[in-house]
Amino acid sequence: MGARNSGLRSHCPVNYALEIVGDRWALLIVRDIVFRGKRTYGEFLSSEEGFATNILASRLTALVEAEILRHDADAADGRKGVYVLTEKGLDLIPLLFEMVLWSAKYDSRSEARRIPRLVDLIRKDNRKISRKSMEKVVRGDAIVPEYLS
Amino acid sequence: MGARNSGLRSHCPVNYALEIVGDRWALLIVRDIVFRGKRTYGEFLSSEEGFATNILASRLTALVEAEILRHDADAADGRKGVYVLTEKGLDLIPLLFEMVLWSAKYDSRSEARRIPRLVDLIRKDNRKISRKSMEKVVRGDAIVPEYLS
DNA sequence: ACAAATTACTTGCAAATAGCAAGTAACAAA
DNA sequence: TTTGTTACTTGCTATTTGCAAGTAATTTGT
Repeated sequence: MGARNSGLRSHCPVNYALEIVGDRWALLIVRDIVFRGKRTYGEFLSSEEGFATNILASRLTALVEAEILRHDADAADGRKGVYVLTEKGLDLIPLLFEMVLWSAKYDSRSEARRIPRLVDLIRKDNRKISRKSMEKVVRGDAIVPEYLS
Repeated sequence: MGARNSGLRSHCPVNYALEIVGDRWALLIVRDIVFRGKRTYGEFLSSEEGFATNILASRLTALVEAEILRHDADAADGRKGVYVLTEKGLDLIPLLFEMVLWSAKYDSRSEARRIPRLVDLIRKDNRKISRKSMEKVVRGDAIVPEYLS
């Protein structure tokens, strides 16, 4: 697969993941795409955690360099660019789902409680619901709304 | 469960996990305990990624405050303290395992290739092998050696 | 056609964090 | 009772974070 694999502290698999997505922001961008169907710089900026503009920009380019995102032009509007998950990015979905499970258990105010059916599906078979979710995301859909009922 | 749940940017489950373990070091400590059976400050210090002493100390106290670790005294040696995973910490194992899967796929030099049987077991049923691993870790054993054959 | 918005950034600077090197305090071993 | 070991802390510098402001390339409204 792809590009430069060096400058790493080690090739321990846990460390590899940490070096690429181990900070407070990177996976929030992936979450915004997966759970909420966001795709543009402006949409990410509006997230409730409050990205600073420079940090959002630097994380987006880092994720593109890491081949987790692709940056396409918007055909209809020359100002906008669209950030899309690559396969490597989509493959982070099972990881996000495990984070949801863990937080649902330990954060007493977790918003995971608003999507109990999804949480249950993850618990029963993360792999299966992840595959289904990847298909939705590829179509550009958000996965949360379906489970908010 | 437990303590203070505020000062968070949000109660999004992805964000909650990121605020607690979303940096380059915290999960390396958990990894050292789970995969390699480490438990003391000195053992963590010897990790190949190279903790700075102050950073290791600050992360250890943060993990204790987050109730992921417990810090017990060593009965046999008054200088040493032993860091042990709580239930909340043990419940990070499925997350670590998903990281292993992802890195195994995308890091061409991943050391995950040295434990293909474990990687396969995670792929087939993360929940099941996680439960089994938690039991081993509770006994104080490392989980990797068994799969190095 | 032209002025006003909108979008996606960049730049400058202060504050916080990371990380190296050098201590130090409490115990244990010889 | 000196010497070594363990688990830290402290001081200092370098990097990163994050706010506020600016800007360039469109697009929209009139």
